[in-house]
Amino acid sequence: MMNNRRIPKYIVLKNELLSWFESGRLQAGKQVPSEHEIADQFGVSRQTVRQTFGELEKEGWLERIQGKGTFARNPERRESEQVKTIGIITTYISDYIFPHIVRGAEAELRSKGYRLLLSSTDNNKDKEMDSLQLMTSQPLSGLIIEPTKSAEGNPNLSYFLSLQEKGIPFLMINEKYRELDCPCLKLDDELGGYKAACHLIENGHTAIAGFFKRDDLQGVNRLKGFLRAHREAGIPVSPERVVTYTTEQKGSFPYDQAVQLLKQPDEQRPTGLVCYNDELAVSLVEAAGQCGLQVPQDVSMVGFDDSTLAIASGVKLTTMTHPKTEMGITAARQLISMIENQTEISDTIYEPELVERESVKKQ
Amino acid sequence: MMNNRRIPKYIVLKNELLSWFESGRLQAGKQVPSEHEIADQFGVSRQTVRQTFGELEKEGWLERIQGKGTFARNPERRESEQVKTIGIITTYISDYIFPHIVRGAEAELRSKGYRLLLSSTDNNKDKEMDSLQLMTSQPLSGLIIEPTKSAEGNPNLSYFLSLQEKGIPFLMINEKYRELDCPCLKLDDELGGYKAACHLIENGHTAIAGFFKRDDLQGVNRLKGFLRAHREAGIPVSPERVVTYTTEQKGSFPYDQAVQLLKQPDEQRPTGLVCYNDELAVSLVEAAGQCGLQVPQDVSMVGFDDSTLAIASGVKLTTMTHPKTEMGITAARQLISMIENQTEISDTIYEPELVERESVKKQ
DNA sequence: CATGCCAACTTGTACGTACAACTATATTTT
DNA sequence: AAAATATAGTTGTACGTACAAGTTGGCATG
Repeated sequence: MMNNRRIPKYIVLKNELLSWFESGRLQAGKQVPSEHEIADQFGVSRQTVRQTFGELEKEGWLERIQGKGTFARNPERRESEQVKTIGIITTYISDYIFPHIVRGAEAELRSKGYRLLLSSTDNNKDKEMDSLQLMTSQPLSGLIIEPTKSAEGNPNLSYFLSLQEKGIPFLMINEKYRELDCPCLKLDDELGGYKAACHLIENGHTAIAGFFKRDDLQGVNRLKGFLRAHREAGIPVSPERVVTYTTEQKGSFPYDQAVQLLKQPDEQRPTGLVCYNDELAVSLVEAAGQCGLQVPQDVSMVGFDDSTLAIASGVKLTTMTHPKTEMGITAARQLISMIENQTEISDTIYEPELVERESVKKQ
Repeated sequence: MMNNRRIPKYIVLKNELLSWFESGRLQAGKQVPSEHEIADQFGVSRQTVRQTFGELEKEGWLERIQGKGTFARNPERRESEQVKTIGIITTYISDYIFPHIVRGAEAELRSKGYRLLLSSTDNNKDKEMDSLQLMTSQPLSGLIIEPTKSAEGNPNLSYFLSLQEKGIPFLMINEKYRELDCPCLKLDDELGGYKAACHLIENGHTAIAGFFKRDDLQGVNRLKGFLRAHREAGIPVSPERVVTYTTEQKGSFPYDQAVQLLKQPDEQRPTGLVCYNDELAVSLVEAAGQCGLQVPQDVSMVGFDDSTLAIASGVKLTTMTHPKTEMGITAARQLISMIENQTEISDTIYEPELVERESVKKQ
């Protein structure tokens, strides 16, 4: 009774009608009882009902047609259909293969009428949080994410969970945070590392060094494959020939380590190098040069990702393929399908292939 | 009279009040006459005034405070502050220096709380139109555009004019459409072409070929500088040594032309090449190799843009600098200033510098 | 002088009436 | 059978009254 005095009748009525929507009693398209009926039913005047209906109409719950009646609508549907903006968060924008991934996604999204929001994390977890906040500060249809330092856990988990709550579909590329259950497009990195090492072994190399990044799972998995190839071939791997490094170290640490390894006497130095990616491979070709060694005559090299660097550099690199543009296109296509058809997408695993060029000495 | 019957009084009243805003009679913060006063003044009931006020309040023009009165507001201000999304349209995304420009802009925009919309035109005027349409289909704070085929006129002029009408500030990078009056950040391409040619002339070359794109103004201006250097040095330029090409031809035409020029006998073939950009320079190093010529021993080369290709390739290219990342950062900063402070920005001209590496034979 | 109270004002809620405008259906007319 | 008309229902506009709730300033009281 006190309550009825305090809360205006038209608000009470509004809440009642909103609960009808929630319970499913009112569904989009169905006719709502007329103003007179509602008024009689709730013991209020028609004007009060009109006030309630007016607000609900403004908010998109109802549609009133003069002479015909009042009809229920679903306001949420319209919003999500209007947005058509998709975000992509990658570690880097300008470097290496990422422009190609972005390009593939952009072309696909544009052709389907979606706008592309781009943001990078510079492989920094704090910036990843900033990017997520910015992206979701306004309505968003979906999100493509390349995890930042995927091997080091996920401090921004709560943000990803809130994406799921908000019903914003997202998928991951290159790697996936183990804690999250979402579709992922990735390379079979373990197989890639395996194939790269095998290629050197098949060409007679037994002293092979591997250089891998350890703060993302791609590096960890490539190393895993590298080790499996040795195990299966019965070749022991000496620990000093496995160099792992972090993003922060990539500028000089692996280069210095390579110089250390390569300036040893011939019988001790490695004759083949498996490099985490082409970027590193190009830098290690330099390192070999500094030690007076020629590629591939003195040292063989296998890169990763088949980037433009692989063919632009003086020594054309033998490398493992990466789908790049293709991956961007497929990621965009799958995300659109998740948005528009609410379909479940399963993981896509690409198989890396060896591209033979000039950086491995043929036996 | 007829009119008063047709148009509802509350609509008439609403339009009247909106005109008060337009004329400045109502300004943000000022109190509006009370409902009773308005009712008396216009000869309508208080309920009718309430209906009008209710709609104006929903639309953000009025603020009603119980017991105090009704006050005017400015709804437009709020909208523009909310958007904070900036678009970038470039010709390419994945290639060459563009990722660096985008990266600079992205970093700057993210740090200022703006979201970045990215779209590319693939150097195609139709796609430029698509991109403009998509970008402006939802509220936008500003736009950074790299013109597509700037030397070939501007069929999408009407879109750019509508940007000005909507009050969306925009600026251009690399080049500007002659028909449009907007801030532009660009390289002094004429000076760049001049400096590149001068460098070869200073090193004793007199038979210099130039390869330039002709469908964008950057290429046209670089050629202009190339010619001025020859004129000032009193060296005639034979027409067959100036090769111009379009985007569509860039795959093989300049390469084939270079081979034609370089396989001539020594006294006829050019000893120095000025290339439109590093991408082309790398490809022409190949062409020289195919003719059995070494760079720089037999042929000298100057590239343009100081891209990653310049140092990644076997022959480290002597090239002209391009601000790239810096240009992206500055473009973003200027655009934000145009949006937030309505300041006028004048053109920014960067002066290209020569970077000496290994592709020009020292005399 | 400070405090509290009241009056006069504002907007908010709620009821009522009347008629206009529109839609759909049933009925009558052609 | 088709067309025009009437009718009953819907929402839209417009007026009116009454009181509630909140704000402000002036007045009386301590």
